[in-house]
Amino acid sequence: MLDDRKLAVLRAIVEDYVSTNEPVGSKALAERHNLKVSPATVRNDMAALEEDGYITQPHTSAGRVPTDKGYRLFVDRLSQVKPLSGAERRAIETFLAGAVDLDDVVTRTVRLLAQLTRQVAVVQYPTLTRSTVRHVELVPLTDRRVMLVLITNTGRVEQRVVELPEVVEETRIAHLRAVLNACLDGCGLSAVPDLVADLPERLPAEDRPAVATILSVLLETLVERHDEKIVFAGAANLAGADFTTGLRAVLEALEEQVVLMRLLGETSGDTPSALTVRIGSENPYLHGTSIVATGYGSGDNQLARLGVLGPTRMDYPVTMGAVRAVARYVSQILAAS
Amino acid sequence: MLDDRKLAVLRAIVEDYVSTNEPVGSKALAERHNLKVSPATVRNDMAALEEDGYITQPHTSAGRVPTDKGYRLFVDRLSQVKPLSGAERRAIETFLAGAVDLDDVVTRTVRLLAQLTRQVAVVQYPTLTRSTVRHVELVPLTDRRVMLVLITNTGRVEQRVVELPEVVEETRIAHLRAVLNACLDGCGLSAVPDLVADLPERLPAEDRPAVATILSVLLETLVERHDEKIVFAGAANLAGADFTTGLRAVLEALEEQVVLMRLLGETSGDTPSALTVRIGSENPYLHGTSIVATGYGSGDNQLARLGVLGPTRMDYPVTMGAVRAVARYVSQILAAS
DNA sequence: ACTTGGCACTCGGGAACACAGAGTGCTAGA
DNA sequence: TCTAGCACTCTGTGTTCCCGAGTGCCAAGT
Repeated sequence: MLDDRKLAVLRAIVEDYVSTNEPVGSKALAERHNLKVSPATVRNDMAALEEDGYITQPHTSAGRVPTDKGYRLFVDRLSQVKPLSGAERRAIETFLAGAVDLDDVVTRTVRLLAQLTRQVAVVQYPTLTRSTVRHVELVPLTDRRVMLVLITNTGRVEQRVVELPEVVEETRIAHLRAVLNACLDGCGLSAVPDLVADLPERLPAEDRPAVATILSVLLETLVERHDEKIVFAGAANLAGADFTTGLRAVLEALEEQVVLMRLLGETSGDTPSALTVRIGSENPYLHGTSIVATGYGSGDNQLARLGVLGPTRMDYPVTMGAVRAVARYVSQILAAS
Repeated sequence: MLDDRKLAVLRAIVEDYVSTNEPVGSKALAERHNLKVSPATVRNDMAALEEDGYITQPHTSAGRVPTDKGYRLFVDRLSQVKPLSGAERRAIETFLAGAVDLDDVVTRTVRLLAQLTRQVAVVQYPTLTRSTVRHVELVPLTDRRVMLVLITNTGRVEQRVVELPEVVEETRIAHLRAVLNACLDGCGLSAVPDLVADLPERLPAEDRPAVATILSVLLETLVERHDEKIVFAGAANLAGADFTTGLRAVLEALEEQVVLMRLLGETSGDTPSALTVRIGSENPYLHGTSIVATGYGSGDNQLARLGVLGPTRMDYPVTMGAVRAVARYVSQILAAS
């Protein structure tokens, strides 16, 4: 059905269309790529490709444009991820190395990726679920207020102000802190609820109301935020592009954490570290856009996902190369800190 | 020169143009607002207003459009800040009250403001400079690494990982923590450098390298970030609007912290809590856009600024009302926590 | 002195139209 | 199975034309 030449024609169509943004005709195609056949032959192949739904023409008597199915075939079988240049690699390395804390790492990463791909970059904050507790701190603010600070091994810090039901002395707070740390230090976050379940019973009865309050806030912190935070950058790169779904819809999706989450995360099935590509209508929430994403994190401990969002007509090999490279470097940085 | 009727005409032109986005002609104007005079009279007034540079016509024989100077006069003398409806006030209150920490307050604020004004909202994080130290925490991570956590009275938390030049025992770290807190608790951040200057000399000589390292990181944290962080929301609201300067330029400015800072801050001269409005070309960095901003923070302790960015053709009374109201509510929330 | 009605003028924007160019499908021949 | 040729069909562009909204000015009215 699809012999080698037809595939070559499809590849050529995708490449030309991506670079020129104009429907590509048989004549130009036969010339620019040295296919060694005449335009007429190319036309026959194109007719076959169109028959199978890989390409389509916007109007009668215009050139051909790849369909989502066409891009899919191109990504799966016709293209190779393009590695970055040495200069780019060095630029990434030095740029990321300057980060001072987790916030900074994420901010730098998302900007870097946006700049590298000239598209919208999206980065999810490292998930708490798989990380471990490094330290729990209780800081007395007033006699009825305590600040709870949770520090994880990924360098993430969560803080909450807790209103206590009654006045508690500082020494008791210090004791509670010691108990909490003894109990939780180094534990995975997902194990925390079990570990603290019987804690109130092991403490003096008079402290129990306060302890219960603090623990409930702690648990809330764990479940509520665990992977909701997502940032993006490079919205300016949308200015030129034309989305079938409308620029407004894209911008709204970007500011809607929930939608963004779904877009990034939905495909993180078996092998989170693999590149996943969603093309156009394969994308359930934002038709007319494509997403290239991957997990990141040290080794088998995948922390979160990052990726790029752009028009269906994007340079997939280059974009995939950039996403993969950035994910690797960020993973290194995080593992080192 | 400008009698009352001419001013009324100018006001009518601004209001009509803002609501219809089309150049407004003498006839429609005389009808819609009951000016009790004929279109011909209005035309004469318009000619005078144009002579003085308050309005202009895009082409010969089109209606008139306000100039930046016209908007300026409108804002200064012809309009009144429009207070929010009761329902809107309640919505703000409940929405902001649900915030769990400073991050959350800022995020909610910026979204709220964007939604309320249907434009781009910009919020600067509370400045560290004027706030005071509530607690300094040193958490040992490994035997050569310490996490430094700085908590301010505004609920802001800064954390840094410090690499120590040599192994330091935990007890010494605990001691240093106690000394630091005794020294800094409750002090204004700007006073910190002076207060810690002689600290190394008051400690055992063997600890000095470590102490010096920690202090340098602490000072770095203070100066580096003190008012650089700014967030925005509502970029989707730009989709419909047409900027003379180009959508791309606006989006780029929004992602460039430095530019954004300048836009918000430049006008915070004498009375930071007053509303400042920059119209079109008055705006040095982003022509063709207007900015409505104000300071926020409890009472005379102004912490930072927030505002709205939109096309020059915006509804100033409503926007100013929203910005002022939100700033007040945020100030309340921050003062209470 | 200001206001009003009338009138000629000027443009911008939309509709109608023609036309060139690119691209196609099809058929016949190598 | 590929190639060449040919007639056909579009879109996009440039031109022309016309309508209408809006103006500026002038002369008459209050």
